[in-house]
Amino acid sequence: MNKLDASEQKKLLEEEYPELAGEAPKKKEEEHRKGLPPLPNAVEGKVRVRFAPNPDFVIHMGNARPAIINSEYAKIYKGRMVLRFEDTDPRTKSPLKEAYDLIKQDLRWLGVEWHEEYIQSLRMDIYYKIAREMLTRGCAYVDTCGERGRELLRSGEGYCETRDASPEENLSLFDKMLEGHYGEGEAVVRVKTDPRHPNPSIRDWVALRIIDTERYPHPLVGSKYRVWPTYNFAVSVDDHLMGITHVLRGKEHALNTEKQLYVYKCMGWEPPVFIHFGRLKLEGFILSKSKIRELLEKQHDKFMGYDDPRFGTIAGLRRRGILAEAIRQVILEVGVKPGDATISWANLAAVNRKLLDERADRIMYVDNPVELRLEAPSCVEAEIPFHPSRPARKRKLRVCPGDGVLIEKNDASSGELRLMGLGNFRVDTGENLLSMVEDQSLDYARSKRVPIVQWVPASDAVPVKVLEPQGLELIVHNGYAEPAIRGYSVDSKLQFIRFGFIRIDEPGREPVAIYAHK
RNA sequence: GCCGCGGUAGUAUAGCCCGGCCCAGUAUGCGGGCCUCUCGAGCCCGUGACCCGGGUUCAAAUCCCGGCCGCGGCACCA
Repeated sequence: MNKLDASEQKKLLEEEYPELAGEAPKKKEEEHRKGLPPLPNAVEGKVRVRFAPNPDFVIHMGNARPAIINSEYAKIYKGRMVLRFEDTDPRTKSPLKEAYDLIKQDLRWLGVEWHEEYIQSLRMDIYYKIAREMLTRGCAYVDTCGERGRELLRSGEGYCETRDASPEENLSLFDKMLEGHYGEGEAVVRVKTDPRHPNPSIRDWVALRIIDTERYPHPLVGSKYRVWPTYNFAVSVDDHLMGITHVLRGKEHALNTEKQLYVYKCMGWEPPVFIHFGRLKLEGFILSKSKIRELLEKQHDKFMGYDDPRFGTIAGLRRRGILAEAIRQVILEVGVKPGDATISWANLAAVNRKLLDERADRIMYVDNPVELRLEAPSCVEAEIPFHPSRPARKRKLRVCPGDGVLIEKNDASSGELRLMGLGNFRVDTGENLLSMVEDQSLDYARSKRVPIVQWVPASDAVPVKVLEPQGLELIVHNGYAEPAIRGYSVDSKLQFIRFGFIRIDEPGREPVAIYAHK
């Protein structure tokens, strides 16, 4: 079978399997498969989902999963998507002022659309109000026992006495909290759960605590507030108030769901549908925010910033030349499974390559150059299209007798080769000469299986620095490209023929490119 | 340690709820061929998996039990 040529193969296929060879195969079925599974309890037009990042850093591939999945479901069900910044810890997870905008940029770039936007640190009065309501209803209390209250619950031996005090007393304790009578750790609002719950973290979990914002000012609201809601409290309140119908988040939140249900129960709210999916890794990339921050701090000169192409941040992948569409595609393929998934770089690159292939112009770049002198009776000219499927757009390259031509050192073994678009030549490595072969035709090269290689006229070769991420290292290539390279602006994606796809990181006289993949 | 959730080819995913149409589909990777002025793309062929052990059943990737492995959680972090 393999020995047959394409038309023979096709013919055979048509004879043997007529139903497979048809022009319109089962495309529809496959597209159906790529979609996300239906959401339980979802009504078209009524679905409300959310993406709720902590603005303490830019988002990465792991965060892209909930962002893309949620927005995709909003699209499927013609629902609404809420973007909510969860920035209620100015102390240990201090928000980064720039991150709010950077995250929005990344989301827009990813094609994530949202219809409403909230910032938790700007909604403090709402949390206070609900806290009061819960205190009034007697399903929360102000623990003023400090370390002792915490210890009592941890050991399961009891709880702070205020748990049994009246709502009125607790309400006034809460006022004292707000008024600044207590320091950090001296008073917290706890949600009454079960003081002997098998999981100690669920026992009367903390809904609001005091943070000394004189010492740890919040980047948005400074020292205006001292009493801050915890994640679980703020999330429950917001998910309800924002009318969220489906919560899709990582499985690290499974236990939080259990905690949050106590708020719903106390307030008589109907809880949304919760769906937890596994963690996402990107093979060979660091995703951890804290690790990236650490690297940026400790090895400042080694990395280019949060968007370094060696990082798995969205910005880093973008800078690497990965298209948003490719990221969407692999994430949608992973879907909402509870299990963890490791996206292989080969897979992401393959998807990206396919998308890039139709748009990226082909440019000749010689990575490891050796200069040969052209021996020819007269000048020769090549006309090469920028893209094989758009032959009309092309540039001319001309070399004359005595001119230097750069080719890959590896290609410069003695023998014949074809300089792409130019003609067939014989290499003399001793004299560093390129002499013309009598037959200049492409057919000659084909029939003799002469390698077809890229080349650059030495006289106007443009030095190009190509940075190739490899793990945490960056390999620097110093090669030369044809002059057409100067015509591309930042962010252009090109294919360097026989080298790989690259993205222009810095245009100019001596451009800098970043290697994406083969 | 305790609690929860998972385990389909190298990777990812379909099938598992409602057992048979699954000697397990798809994508990518890998090997080969055809085609193409690229080592890219396209087309074709091939390669390769139901964690292990029991049980239920005429029939199990699918249901039950046990084990092993992996991940997550056990904060006044989100």
